[in-house]
Amino acid sequence: MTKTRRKAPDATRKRLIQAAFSEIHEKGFQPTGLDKILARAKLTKGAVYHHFKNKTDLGYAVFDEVIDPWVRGRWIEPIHEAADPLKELIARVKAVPKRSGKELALGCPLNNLILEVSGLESGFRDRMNGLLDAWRVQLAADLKRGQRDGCVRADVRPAETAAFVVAALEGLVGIAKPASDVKALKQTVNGFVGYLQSLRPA
Amino acid sequence: MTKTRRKAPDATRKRLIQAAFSEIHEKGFQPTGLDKILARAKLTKGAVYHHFKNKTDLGYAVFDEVIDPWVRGRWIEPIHEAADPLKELIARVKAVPKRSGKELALGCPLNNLILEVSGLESGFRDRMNGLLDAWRVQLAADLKRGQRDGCVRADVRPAETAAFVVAALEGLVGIAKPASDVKALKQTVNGFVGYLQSLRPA
DNA sequence: AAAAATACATACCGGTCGGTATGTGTATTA
DNA sequence: TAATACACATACCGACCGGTATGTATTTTT
Repeated sequence: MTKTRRKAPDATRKRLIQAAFSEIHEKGFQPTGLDKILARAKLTKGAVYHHFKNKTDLGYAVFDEVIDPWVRGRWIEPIHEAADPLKELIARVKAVPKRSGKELALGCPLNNLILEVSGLESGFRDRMNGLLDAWRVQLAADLKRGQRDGCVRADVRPAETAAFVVAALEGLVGIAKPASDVKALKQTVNGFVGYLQSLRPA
Repeated sequence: MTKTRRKAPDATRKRLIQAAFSEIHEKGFQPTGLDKILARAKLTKGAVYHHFKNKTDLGYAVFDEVIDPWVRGRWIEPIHEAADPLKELIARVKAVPKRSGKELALGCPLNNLILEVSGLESGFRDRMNGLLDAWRVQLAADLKRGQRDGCVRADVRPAETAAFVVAALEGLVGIAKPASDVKALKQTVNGFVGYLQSLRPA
């Protein structure tokens, strides 16, 4: 039987990635020490350097296997699967201020990473650009579909609008990070929703 | 004569702050070591700990004396002083993709700092919230003024719109950081400009 | 001019960092 | 079942970090 399991290498690898994600989400990639990740995962350095080349390689895995699906599952796929993409988008934007204070303070892991490590090397940059591009492309396609279905104004430019919406969304969750009171956040969301509703046909 | 100068404490202090700003702007607050700042300023640790309590205190000075005026001078005051605030805002948004690649990659120092250290302690958070609030208040007032002058639609809600614009702007410069090609950035800007122009009276 | 305060420079410390070398138990292969 | 490859744990390293203690030249005060 070649199917018997080893110690559990896959599970260990996922434990590492998940622990790294949590730490990175809280403190950022660079300030997060391997020791903190290992303490959370209850493993030692041997595990890290068996499964990954180095800390950066672990960071790549965190992006590919957690952050990327995280963003897609929250912001790309639900809008794509919705009959009315604009309605789904508005609903999700409205839901942002309802998050817990801790969740708001943590922010979007993609946005955090962009602002932190985009200046370092190309490994992260390429990944982030790829995800952002996929996001824009998908949203543009969904807006176009909305136009065909009559729930998005015909004179809306899908690509430009999609790109702007993505940027505004990252700006929104970024602004939310330091906001101690939700008032400013709610105002921002209202402004955002107002814009999105202006994309509706008259 | 009590006016004769000492070694030049004020100039030294400014050298420190300016060097710290440059390093922080490039690599962020936490990853920036005091040694790098001191090498750039051609000073030693004695200078830092004479003028500042610690690294965080130096960071506060960087925010108060460089970043805060930087944002106000670039995005708050020019719009406030313009006869047509919306026109000035649009012009400045359009100018973003014309920046140098290096400048784009560095991003907005305020936005960088928000995403990095808003989760740490209240010192930075309070400063950033204060600046963001001042920004929103001023822009809202300028939009209101635009409404009185007839260059902004009457049904625009100034406070909400201002808050959204601020967030979208931070999102824009954030998105620009990893962008290797300017195409996506230009699309984002076009979408942004389209939104701003929709605030014009019909 | 002597004394005191200021404005730094130099040397050093404990702690933490990413990374490596090596040891060892476990699972797979032969 | 013996040999081998795998999946970690342990111990350790040099580099760097923020911070401190102290020395000293320069101003300012008296």
